[in-house]
Amino acid sequence: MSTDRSLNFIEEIIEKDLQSGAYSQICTRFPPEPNGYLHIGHAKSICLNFGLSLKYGGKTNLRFDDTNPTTEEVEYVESIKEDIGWLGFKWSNEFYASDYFEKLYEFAVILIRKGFAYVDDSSADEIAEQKGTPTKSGVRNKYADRTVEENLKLFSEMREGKYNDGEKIVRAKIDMESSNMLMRDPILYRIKKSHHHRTANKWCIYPMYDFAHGQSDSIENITHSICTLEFISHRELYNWFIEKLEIFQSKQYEFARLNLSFTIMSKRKLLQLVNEKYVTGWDDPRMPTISGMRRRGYTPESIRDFCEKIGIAKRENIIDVGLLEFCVREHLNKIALRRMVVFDPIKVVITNYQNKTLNENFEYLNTENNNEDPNAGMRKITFGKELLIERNDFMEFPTKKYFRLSPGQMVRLKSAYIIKCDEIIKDELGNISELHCTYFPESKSGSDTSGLHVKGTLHWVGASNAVEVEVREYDRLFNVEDPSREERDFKEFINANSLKSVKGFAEPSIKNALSSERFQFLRKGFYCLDKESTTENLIFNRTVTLKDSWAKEIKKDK
RNA sequence: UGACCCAUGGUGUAAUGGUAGCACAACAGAUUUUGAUUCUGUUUGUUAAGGUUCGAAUCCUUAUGGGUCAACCA
Repeated sequence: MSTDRSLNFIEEIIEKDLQSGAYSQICTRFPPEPNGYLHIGHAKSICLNFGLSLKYGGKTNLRFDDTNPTTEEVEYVESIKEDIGWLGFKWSNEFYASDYFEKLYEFAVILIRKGFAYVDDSSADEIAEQKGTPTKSGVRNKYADRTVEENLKLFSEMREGKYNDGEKIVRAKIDMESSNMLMRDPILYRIKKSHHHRTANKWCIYPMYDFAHGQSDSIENITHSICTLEFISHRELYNWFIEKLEIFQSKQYEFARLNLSFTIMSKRKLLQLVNEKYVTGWDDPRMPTISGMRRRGYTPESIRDFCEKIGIAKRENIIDVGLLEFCVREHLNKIALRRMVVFDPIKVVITNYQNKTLNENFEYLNTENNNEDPNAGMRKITFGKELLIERNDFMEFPTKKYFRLSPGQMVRLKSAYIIKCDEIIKDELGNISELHCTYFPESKSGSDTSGLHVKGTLHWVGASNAVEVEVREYDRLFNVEDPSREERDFKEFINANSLKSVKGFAEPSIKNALSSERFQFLRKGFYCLDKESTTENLIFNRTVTLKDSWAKEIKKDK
């Protein structure tokens, strides 16, 4: 039953429940409201809920919490289903809180009959006023004295559409003096004459979250209803409804939601970024949404691994986004196909090169697709007289620890030959325009008999057949670690340089890239094809850079 | 001026009255035809004060700090 990892507090509860025989099988649920796209925080909840039923042999339902028709849309329902599936989970049942509207209506009638609920004509302001504050008791108004018959009649009329939005509500009759504000006669039903994405115009009254969620759990025989910390105070109400209604006793447990450094997790704020065009959409690769991360090149495996690593507890937390990047690098390193792409090129002319056998200025060389995975096979690359290397892989006046190319020095060109820099050619302005080098024919990769040893190995492409591609480099969306914690509006902290589009010169094999493939551009990072890519204009997203200890070294010296 | 939840290295998370461990980060070194990967090692922690106990991160009390609660949102 247990794994190598120690149990989190919810697993402990479940194991106790299973051992005591409280349940023979567990049932969890993932209950998104279809009013936005899923983000990495939801992934934590998804992995938890589905992971639990997988681990202990149970069920997990997908239930859309669609009790507020004004914010919910079918588009969101579809995206949520796609994202959960992509993450690798299968739900036992697809349910909707709106499936239970009739049943929920009956529950309200039962409470009214038992004298536990009443219809209130007060305005929103009046109700807020009467509710008191956390330190001051609330007061009950005269409507609480209505008879059961009157309440039943009014509730029925509410359903029939006799009243307009805000004119009447149904409240539970609990305790206006409770230190828990939610117990001060909470609202059960409100009138909303708006179109619902599933029930259309059938209803004009809709249950509130508290009156829908627990009962929906109960109807589905959910054994462990897992939610985030801010619902702790709702638990008392959750249990009250179940007790008064005498229905299956689901139990609520709360864990701390995920916070990620340099990003925001609020659906409301993410929606704002989309609506106000700070990003191109919910699936913008800079977004912490599942769809954004998918487009960026994250794999389901890496996200699941991340969710496993961060753990489940009740303490407020802010996870270093570096951990997420570690997880995706770890997975991509195993599966990504290696390719060579030069971003800021400088031309290298191999002055002594000529292919003797073919009497040509180029030759084919073999290189591995993935040095971490022999099964990935080999591919051909073209070496020739004119090559392109990265401008910052050359230094006219090298620093001590620099072991790339510099005048008189040698480097290995990956999977090709060792070259030596003989001459720097500059233009009128003094900029380096090309490098004249000689190569050592006997230093060919795989059959090196030169006896030469070099410290540096560079990536390169043939100048004549390099393929120009567009590469989108992403950086964090925010400049501060915790944007939502700041006093000022979160949008003031948006990183203006979160997207940089650059040109790259890729080896010819890049033309065969598939959108399902992941790539490592050697010594650069991990990339994947963007959905906007075409055969004429290849567009790559940078998922994440490679770790770069040289960049760190340079920084240290400054 | 209330109720509730929480407190372990820089960040997360274990240890369930008996050796404070793991991951990321950081640092140092080895290997390397990717300054990547891999490998080895190092640094850093129980919020505080009392109490219970042979023994406390763990139980109790108080304090301190952080979070949540006054939507006809979920």
